[in-house]
Amino acid sequence: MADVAAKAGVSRALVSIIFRGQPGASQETRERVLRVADEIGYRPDGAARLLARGRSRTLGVMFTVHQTFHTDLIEGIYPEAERLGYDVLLSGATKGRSESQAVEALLSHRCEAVILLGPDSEPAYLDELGRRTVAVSVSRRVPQAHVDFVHSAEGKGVRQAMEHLLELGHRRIVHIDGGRGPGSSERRRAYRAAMRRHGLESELRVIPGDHTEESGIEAGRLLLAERDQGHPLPTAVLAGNDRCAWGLLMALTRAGVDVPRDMSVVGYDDSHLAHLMPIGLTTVRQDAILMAEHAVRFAVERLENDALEPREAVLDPKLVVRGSSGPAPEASA
Amino acid sequence: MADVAAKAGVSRALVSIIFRGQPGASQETRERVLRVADEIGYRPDGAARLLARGRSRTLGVMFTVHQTFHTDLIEGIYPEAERLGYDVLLSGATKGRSESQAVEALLSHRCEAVILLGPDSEPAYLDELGRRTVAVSVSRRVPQAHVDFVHSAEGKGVRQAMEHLLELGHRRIVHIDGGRGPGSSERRRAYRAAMRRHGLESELRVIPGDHTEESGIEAGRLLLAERDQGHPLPTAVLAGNDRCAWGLLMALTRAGVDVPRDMSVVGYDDSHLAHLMPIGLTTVRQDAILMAEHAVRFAVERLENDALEPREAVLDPKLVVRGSSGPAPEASA
DNA sequence: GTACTCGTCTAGAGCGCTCTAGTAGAGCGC
DNA sequence: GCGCTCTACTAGAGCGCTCTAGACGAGTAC
Repeated sequence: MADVAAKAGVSRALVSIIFRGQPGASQETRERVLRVADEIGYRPDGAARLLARGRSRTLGVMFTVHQTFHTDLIEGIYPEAERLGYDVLLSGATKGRSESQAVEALLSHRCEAVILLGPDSEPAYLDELGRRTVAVSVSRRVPQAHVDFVHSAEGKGVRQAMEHLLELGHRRIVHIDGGRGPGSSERRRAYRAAMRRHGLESELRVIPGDHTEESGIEAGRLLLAERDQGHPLPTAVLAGNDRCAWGLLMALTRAGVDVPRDMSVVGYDDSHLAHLMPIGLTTVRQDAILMAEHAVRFAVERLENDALEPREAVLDPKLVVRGSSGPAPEASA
Repeated sequence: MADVAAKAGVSRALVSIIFRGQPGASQETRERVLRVADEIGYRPDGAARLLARGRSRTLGVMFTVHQTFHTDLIEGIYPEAERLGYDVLLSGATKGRSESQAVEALLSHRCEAVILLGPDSEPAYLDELGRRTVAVSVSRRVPQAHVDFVHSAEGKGVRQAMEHLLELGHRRIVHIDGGRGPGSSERRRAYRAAMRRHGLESELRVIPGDHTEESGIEAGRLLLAERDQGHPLPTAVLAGNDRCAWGLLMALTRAGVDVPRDMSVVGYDDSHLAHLMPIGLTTVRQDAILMAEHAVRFAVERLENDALEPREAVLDPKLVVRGSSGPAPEASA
């Protein structure tokens, strides 16, 4: 920078002004400085800039590498952050890399806030994190923690899905739950409530699972094994999320069970996966773009006004009916 | 830091030494300083450290958000980088965010090197990037550019796949190519060569595609439409990658075509997707972990010895036979 | 005793920027 | 000619660390 200033015959301060695109330099000087900088191959140093500025204007995003819905969310985070003048840094949690490691990496790179996509850490850790910095949790409710929270109204979503199945004449509706996955407990609760409300308490059944394809495959195997022992298949399954629904669909297709003729399957998320199934997946749409935008805005607003208390945004999910759901076999028989 | 030093009754320099875990402080003082720091809630500032140190020991990774093979690679990058004492920062390219934007973000956060997963930028840009900093390209060969290159021997992989299909009696083998996708031209060439070598020039056919599920679905539709007009289906398809194979499988299943009875499908990558198909996908395995490790090592080695010229690593791919390939219909008929 | 070394610790420069306060000079009204 | 404002620019402190050079005392060798 000093070299540029010297060669262009101006002060370092002016070079700084020009590189920040601030007013206070004549057009003429501006061009000259930029030209000289280009010749020398000068590019401003981020770390020094950060240090001097005191602010990084960078948001960190923690996500789980293989979670497809997260990549949908990330697609929404970038443009909104850019619009608000923030940079985005990603840090993935993987099998060998815990969420807290991923978060610490972001923090040590001076992210001013962290957006956590479906975090699975201890509430105590999240609370501490939320007090140390600005944190936003997407999908995962953390009751007592000092973090913003963006999610969709899981209950409403499940209710719509259940109404849909019930209208199609389904009674034996099983739920594969999402285990400790974000939103799972709410979905599970809503499923139970819906079954009870319709007097189907005796049919109520929750198969433990999680938010992966494997758990869908697993549940499929279980159901098929039961069928082979003479128990009837459920006529419909409400899966914990799209990936789980997908795994289930795979297992069923493999075994020659026709969806939706023999069984209806409903997912949750409407991730881009949902379009890519042999039959389109009927699923509850969470608007990833909208959720991402809310998360970014929460973070930025709280960054810009630290008196703000953490808030909660609840978005309305919407059932999307595609090919994987149809009339119940008994009803049509 | 000054506060910690004052409260612990030592100099700032000593606090620095202790926080870097360097020798030169007594056990006693060390404990006292750490305790005080903890009380105050002090954590070292990354930007300042970076600035003073001159090195960030951080690797940047540019990837494409929805590319599943990339997430497999990322899983391998983290542990290897950690082993070598480097941090990792991720930056995704999406529809609205170009590769160069993603890379610039990494650079401005002081990454010392960038690892590009299947980059699709202009060779000229990559070359310039490779001269400006240490760059490693994974999967995408960039002939003249000053970058390291890690890939698997596409030719060998395709050859294995073709031998496998030919042994099963297939003759009408179509290739859906990966368009401009990384490795595509090599795979296409190897497919053509294999067909010619076996005197199947007349059956040679390449359907243009890319590395997404959509292109597989698209190709499937095309083939099915042709069948409906009286043209026979190919007996086997070699897809550009797993995602494409998956899309094709979806389209076929939907239309009632039985894989592998009516048609065999072979993918490429052996991403974690491959296990999750109704029938396991026969595919060419690229060892993501190994590729990731090579990429990280290339970057680090060149960072630590800048006299090093860019190198190339070629890994051997390996055909994995699963359920999506079987004897050719004609052969069994 | 002197001359070493060794372990522990400190002073202070410097990393490459930003930002506040301020200067110099031009233009303008009266 | 005076004071005023406005534009274009500069000096220099400071961001929070690291790192070099060196101080200080205790131990060891002769």
